[in-house]
Amino acid sequence: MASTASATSPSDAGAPGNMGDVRRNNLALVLARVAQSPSGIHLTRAQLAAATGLTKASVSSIVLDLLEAGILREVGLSRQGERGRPGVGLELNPSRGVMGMEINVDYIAAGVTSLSGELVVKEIRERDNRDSSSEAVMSALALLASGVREAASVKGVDVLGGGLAVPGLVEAGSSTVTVAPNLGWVDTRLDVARLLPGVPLGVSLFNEANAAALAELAHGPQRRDFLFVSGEVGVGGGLVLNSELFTGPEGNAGEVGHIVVDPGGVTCSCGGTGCLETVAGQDAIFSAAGITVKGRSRSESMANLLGALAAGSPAALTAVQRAGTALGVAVASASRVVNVRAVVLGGHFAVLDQWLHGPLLESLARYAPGALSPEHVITSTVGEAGALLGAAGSVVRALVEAPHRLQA
Amino acid sequence: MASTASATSPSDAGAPGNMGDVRRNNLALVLARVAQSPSGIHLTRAQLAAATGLTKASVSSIVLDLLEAGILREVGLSRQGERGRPGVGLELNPSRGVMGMEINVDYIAAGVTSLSGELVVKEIRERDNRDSSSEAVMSALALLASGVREAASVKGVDVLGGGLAVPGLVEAGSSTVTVAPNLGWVDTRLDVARLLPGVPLGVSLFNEANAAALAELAHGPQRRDFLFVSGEVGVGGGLVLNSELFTGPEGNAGEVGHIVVDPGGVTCSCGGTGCLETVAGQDAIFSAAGITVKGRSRSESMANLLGALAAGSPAALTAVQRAGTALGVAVASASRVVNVRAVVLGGHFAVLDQWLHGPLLESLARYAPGALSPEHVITSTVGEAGALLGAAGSVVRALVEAPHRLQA
DNA sequence: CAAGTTAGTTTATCGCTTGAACTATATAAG
DNA sequence: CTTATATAGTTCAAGCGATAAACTAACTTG
Repeated sequence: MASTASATSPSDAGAPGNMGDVRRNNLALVLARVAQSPSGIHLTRAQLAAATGLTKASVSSIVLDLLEAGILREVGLSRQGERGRPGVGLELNPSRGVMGMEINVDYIAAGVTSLSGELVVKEIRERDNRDSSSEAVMSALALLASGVREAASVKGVDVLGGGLAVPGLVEAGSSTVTVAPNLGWVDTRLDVARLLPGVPLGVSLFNEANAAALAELAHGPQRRDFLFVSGEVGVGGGLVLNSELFTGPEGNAGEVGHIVVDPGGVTCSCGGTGCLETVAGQDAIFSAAGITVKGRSRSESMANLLGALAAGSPAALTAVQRAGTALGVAVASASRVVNVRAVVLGGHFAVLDQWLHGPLLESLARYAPGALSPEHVITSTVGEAGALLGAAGSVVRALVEAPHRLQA
Repeated sequence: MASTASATSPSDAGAPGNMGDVRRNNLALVLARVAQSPSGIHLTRAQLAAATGLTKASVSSIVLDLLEAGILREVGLSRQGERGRPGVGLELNPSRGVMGMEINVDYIAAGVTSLSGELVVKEIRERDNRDSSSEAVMSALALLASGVREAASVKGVDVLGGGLAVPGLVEAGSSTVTVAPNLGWVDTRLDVARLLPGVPLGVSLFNEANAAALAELAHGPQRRDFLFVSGEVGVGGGLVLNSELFTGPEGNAGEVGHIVVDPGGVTCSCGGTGCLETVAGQDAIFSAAGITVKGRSRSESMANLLGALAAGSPAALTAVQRAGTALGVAVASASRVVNVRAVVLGGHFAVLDQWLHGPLLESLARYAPGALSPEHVITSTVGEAGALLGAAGSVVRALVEAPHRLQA
């Protein structure tokens, strides 16, 4: 139910620790190996035994449980032309999946991925959510989710659980949005369970930037540690450490948008002064570039900005350059605090990369030389609706780490 | 051997997971309860069973192991005057201890604490370590440690292991000091094992500020999450999250000293620009206050500064005020990145607190309003040589979390 | 001194991993 | 076609650790 916690913890801390824990641990160990093997390559029981260090007997017993729970599936023989009895390949059951959902300022979206991560169905519905109550938005999303679930079912994929990403601070345990400035929500409890009635794994709630970071972790190049910086209306962030989302003691670590980059700067929507967001947020860039936002959609304004940049508008170029420099300061500071190895740029930072990249690297070299090499500053590969993929992937991951939740 | 890792992990990740793990887990669970009970109050087997959720039979068996390993000791009856058979109190064996050691710019120190944390012996030897090779310093420390170990032995305390704190970046696994600017060490491998020949738990290496943070965790007011900011020649930091030292993927998270607080500022010793250390480090404060450092010891210069402040010197007051403001900016940024609940000031920041506190709070309110309430900005209670206590405490903690390391 | 109450130990049972023996299924050689 | 060899997967006795219930120990109350 709850979204991912701060640290790795196979058996919950302070728990009595009977020998059922050993089973759960090994169940997860075996399943993790299957899940992390590249699709198309199907490990056998014997290979799993060798890889995990468990005996063949234990692996057989564990695999049996996972097959009965419907998490794994046997697929044809693994090998032929060689001596000896061929093994039976194993894979994540492709007829089971999870749903990723997203509520954003101007759209809602839902999609289903199989346990192995392939997108089966996806639907985005444009909708201005600024003027709606959370109930109205949730109703619209429930309808959309129901349709997508039906479509997945037609394709033979059963939905086990879901994840919802929203652009705001989130209290994972209680499914509450503490504050979502761009939606106008404050301390809003969302009845996430109604989005997917009856699913065994429930529905978890995620911060949008965190979910996007998780998508980058799952679908991007192999990195175990990075800071994901997402440029949307605000500037969000997700911190991935040791392949885990790091949310901090109160659940909202990685909020890069409010690092101080200019002590003499202007006041931010958060009440602070000189925050990154006041220089590198969308509104800040548009306004500095002299682009009118009023009465236009965000994508129109962004198209305008890109046009101005291509045309060589000095105001636009300066605005983006300033954003890049500020981003460099923020990343420099953040890298000192958490000592992270790489930075991934998403949202409008990815779109503006060709203008942003240079100033960002220069700034980084100036404020934290040696802390981060240039090749570790990259743009996100997961495109729009990455938050959706990340939320879904995170639910899968939680299942892989605790498969016993799905046992009879 | 290695110093504390990033996250909680009772059984190592990816481990096969036999049922010996259950034993190790429960061994640690029981021991942790004994260790965290206030001294003077001795829990019985029955109370431990109730507290941990284990059965009395299991607790008895576990306690037997811990007694045989010499980690616990039975102490007189727990209670009298009440009905029923009185239980037997249990406590950490007071005749077992660990040694904390410290190498700093102008002294070396060693001390032994019992497992329950009481300081048994402590010796500080003044020594200018700037002009010595690491071998020479280590030899001097080995001598000091040997004497202190002997003194502890005379008092009936046997040393099981040790921890060494140094003012520099540290690579825990390989006992290597990556860089210690104020000692002039670069990529220096220390033969820490020779400091305490033959001890079963070995000797671990720590960063000084990290060790001081751990001391604050163990001996300060009860807090699970805080950022410790240590003002020494440089400005160091230690990040404690969920009662664990958080060192980050490369082992040097929490380096608050190099957060950017003034993008237009001066160049730092780290090569960056406008780092906190360039405004709030000792040298920066002395120089801004117009206090000469050349040819004087650091404590003399600090005494001078305190005199100037008491006398109302405008230069001194302004210098400290500027440091406080910069500290506020850094803490504001750091609190966004890791979302920490409290800040503890140590080193010269604790000494200068009465002049520093106001400007720091003002600055914090300006740059990150609401992120940290004023009562959560406190000064460290552990005085000088806190790093020593922290290093020792951390070794004890590692033992409590994995007592099986001491079993036959 | 018997009854009541709490502490700690003993004993049978259960669950899970292990290692060895065993069965199953393929290729290679004669 | 039969036999040897190699590898995959299952079966089974053994061991270990937790559990629950029965039992012994030690103290207070009446």
